Amino acid sequence: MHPDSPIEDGHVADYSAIEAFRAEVLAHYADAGRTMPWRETCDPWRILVSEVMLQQTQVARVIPAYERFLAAFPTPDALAAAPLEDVLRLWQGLGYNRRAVALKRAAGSIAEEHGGSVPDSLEALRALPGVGPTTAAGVMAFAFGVPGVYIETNVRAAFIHRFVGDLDDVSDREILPYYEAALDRADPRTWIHALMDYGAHIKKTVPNPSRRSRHYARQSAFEGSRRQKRARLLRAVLARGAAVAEDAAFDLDVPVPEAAELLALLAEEGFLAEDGGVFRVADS
DNA sequence: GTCCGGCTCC
DNA sequence: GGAGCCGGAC
Repeated sequence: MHPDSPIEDGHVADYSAIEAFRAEVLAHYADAGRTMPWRETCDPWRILVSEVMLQQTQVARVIPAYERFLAAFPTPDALAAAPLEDVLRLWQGLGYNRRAVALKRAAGSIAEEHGGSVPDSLEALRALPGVGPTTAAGVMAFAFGVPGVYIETNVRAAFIHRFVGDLDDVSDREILPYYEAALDRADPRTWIHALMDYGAHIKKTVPNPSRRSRHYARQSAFEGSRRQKRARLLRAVLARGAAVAEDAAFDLDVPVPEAAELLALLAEEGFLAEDGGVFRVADS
């Protein structure tokens, strides 16, 4: 732990350091807070869509996708009723297509089990496919004004930079006392927005402190990877409407058995449906 | 080539 | 707890 840590044994020992941190974060927010479309709304559906899109995807790339996606699917019912093919088309450019499949399933669950309204409890949100602890906490805070543990990359950067010193391999458990001490329980939405903007700003002034998080995972190379082939294959099927293994092999320039394996894998994961060797985007 | 980023399934 | 999942900027 940092020698000047305001936390001892998991409790706040120095409120003034936390207060100074809060003041700095809020001053930065007042001066240079970022505008984002999902910060203009408290609609839980729009918040949920933004949080899912922001998983592993940067703000600049989410903004246009967010606008076109919500224009097409303004409610959970609209997404639940839409063909998966349309959903995946609108997802292109964001990456990690399985998020789109999960979000459509989540919309179905919201329609069926929650009367079409995004649930307002952490537990019910967490039960939705593609919604983990952070996304659920984000919806609770940003849509419903309920404070919770929302520790993502910018938040990690802010606390590691400010309170952890030069240590590596920092766990979220270590950050949590600072997070809890600094959290504005009356207005978590504004506070967390400010905190994220501060973290994002910090990353521009020092090497990304999030890389010192235990939870930071460096990606393997994308070029030539299975991820790349899967993505290209899904695009090819969307373009063709239907494909057999030989089509896929041609589109990807891979051997037919590999193309067949990739098609089967996408089918298993709910992207595609097979009928006698012909693969199309799944019905739902 | 390097960088950035949460959830799911094992 | 570790592996797998995308794409565009640079």
